[in-house]
Amino acid sequence: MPELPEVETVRSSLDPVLRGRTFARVEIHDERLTRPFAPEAVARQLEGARVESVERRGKYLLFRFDGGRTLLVHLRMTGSFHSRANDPYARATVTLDDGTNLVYRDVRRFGTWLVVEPHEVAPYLEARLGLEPLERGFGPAALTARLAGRRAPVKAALLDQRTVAGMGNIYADEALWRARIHPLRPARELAADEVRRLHRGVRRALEVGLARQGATLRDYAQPDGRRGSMQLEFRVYGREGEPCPRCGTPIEKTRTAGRGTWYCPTCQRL
DNA sequence: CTTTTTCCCTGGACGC
DNA sequence: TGCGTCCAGGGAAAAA
Repeated sequence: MPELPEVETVRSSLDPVLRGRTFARVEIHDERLTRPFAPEAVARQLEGARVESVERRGKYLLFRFDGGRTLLVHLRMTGSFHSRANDPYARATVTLDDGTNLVYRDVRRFGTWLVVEPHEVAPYLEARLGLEPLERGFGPAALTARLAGRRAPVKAALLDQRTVAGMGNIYADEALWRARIHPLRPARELAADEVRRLHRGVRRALEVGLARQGATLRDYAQPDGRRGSMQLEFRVYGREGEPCPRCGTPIEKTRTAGRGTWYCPTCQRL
C-alpha cells in the first residue's frame, strides 16, 4: 500500500524518464479511474501535453505539464506504473513521444486520475493535506498544533492526511512504536515530550522507508519492477505474536479507525 | 465542528 | 477441487 516513501520512490523513478516527454497517446481502459469525468475527455486533455516535472505531495503524484495543467494520480491500494505489455490489470496506457509506453496498473481499481487546471492545484491539495513531514516546516510545534484538542486515538489522527501528509497504516504503527506511544492514546493527551518523540518517530520511520525504497508486501513495485525492502525493517507492523525488537514482549494486534494496528503492550502503554 | 462507520474493489488465505 | 468467508486499507461520503 503506497504511502509517502513508496510514492516518493515512484516519483523519483518517473521524473527523469518523463521530464520533457510528451504524452502522445493516452488510452484509459477503466471508467472508474477518472470518475466522475469521462475517460475519453480526460485522455483528450492529456494528449499533446509535455511533462515539465513529476512531483509528489502527500501520497499524490503530480505530473506537471507545460503551462501548469497537472495530472494528480493517487495510487491508493494497488496502483503502480510499469512498461510491460499485456497486463490484464492495465487501467491506462500512455504512449510517449519517443514511442515508449507507460502503463498504469491497478488490480483493485481504487486509484484515481484527476486533471486540474494550474490555479486549482494548490487549493485542491491544501484542502486535503497537512504539512510534508520531511520538510523544514514540520517540527514538534507544528505536530502539537495538529493534535491539539483532538480526542480521537493518536493513530487515527496520524492517518488523517491533514495531520501529516503521506502517513499510512504501516508508517503510523512504526512511528508510534519508535515513539513508545500506545496507538489508542487520545491525541490531545500527549505530553510535550511525547509529541517530540512522535515527531522523531514519524521522521525516522519515513526516512528508513525511503532509504529502503518502500515496502513491498503484495502489489507495490517500482516502475522498473524492483521491489522495496522496507518490509524487512518492520518493528511491529504485521508482526503479531513475534517479539518486540526492544523488549521481547510479543507484539499485539488491535483495530483503530478500521485499520489493523500492531504495537508492543510493554513499550507502548495506554 | 469532530468522530465513526460504510463503501468501493479484488485476489489470496483459510476452513470445511 | 470447490465454495463461502474474511482480510488487506485510502479516502470520499454518509451517519452519528
